[in-house]
Amino acid sequence: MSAGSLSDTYDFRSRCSIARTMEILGDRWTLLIVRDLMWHGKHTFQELQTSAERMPSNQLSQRLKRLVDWGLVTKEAYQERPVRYRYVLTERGRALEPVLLQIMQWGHETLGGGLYDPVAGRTVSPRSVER
Amino acid sequence: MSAGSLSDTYDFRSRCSIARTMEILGDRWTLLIVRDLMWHGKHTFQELQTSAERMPSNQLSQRLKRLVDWGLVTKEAYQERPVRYRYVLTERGRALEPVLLQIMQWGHETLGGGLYDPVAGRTVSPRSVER
DNA sequence: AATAGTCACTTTCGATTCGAAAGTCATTAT
DNA sequence: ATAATGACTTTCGAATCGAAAGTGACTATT
Repeated sequence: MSAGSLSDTYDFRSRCSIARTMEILGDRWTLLIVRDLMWHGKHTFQELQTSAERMPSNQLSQRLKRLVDWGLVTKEAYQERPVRYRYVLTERGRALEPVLLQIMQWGHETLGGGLYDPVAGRTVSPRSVER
Repeated sequence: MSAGSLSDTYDFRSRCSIARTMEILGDRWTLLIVRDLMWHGKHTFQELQTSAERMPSNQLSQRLKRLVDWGLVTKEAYQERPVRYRYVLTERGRALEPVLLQIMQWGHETLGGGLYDPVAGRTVSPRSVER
């Protein structure tokens, strides 16, 4: 575990790795931000906000702050005057890819969602179950 | 995908498998219930409620209902007079094991949580990061 | 010089959800 | 009769959510 982020000193309620992870990723939005940063080339506030699921901007703002606090994402200015920011996954954040892949697999198989291929960079088979 | 549960007709907001999965598992408690059913031999309301993280009984009640609605869990009476229930993962529910394993791995590596070995049936290395 | 536009947020505020505690109901045990 | 157990449900104040509008720092256009 690398140094310098909240998770080094944070007092978790549980010693269980899954419970701990849920304290970070256990909501509707956080993993979607990670998905967009990881696979969909979205890096600015604007890009993330206009993502498919339309998460409210105040939620996005909050989640990004937490992700930075947890050391999963860094925020860097990519230009001055006016200053604009880019969000990038850290190594810890990128280490979530296998988690994302497994969740995607399960969601595809049991809920009929799309299957994104990170190598090809596109969604392979977006089955639809609605209607 | 097998027949007969909510996810066959439910109208998801997104076609993304990850977003869809988050509509089911995207909270602090649901995956912990799945964990307990899958690995820790907890099957009754009581057992689940007295699990390590002490989830409130009304939340447990609600989540179990949802899990049944989504077809990830079945509820069966294991005795009459007085009637007592047992919750069991369906095939869909058990298919979450790889997801659980990946999340556990990540939580272990980056948050210092324990590592449970489903084959050995015990937690191998509960690192502690608190303090 | 004035107006419009863009980006990155923050604020507001009503609605929803959470969670701690206590209560309910059926039935068995003492 | 009283206590105990299991499986919930109810209550209710506190925290969180989310839709919409607002803010501040600029740049671009007329």
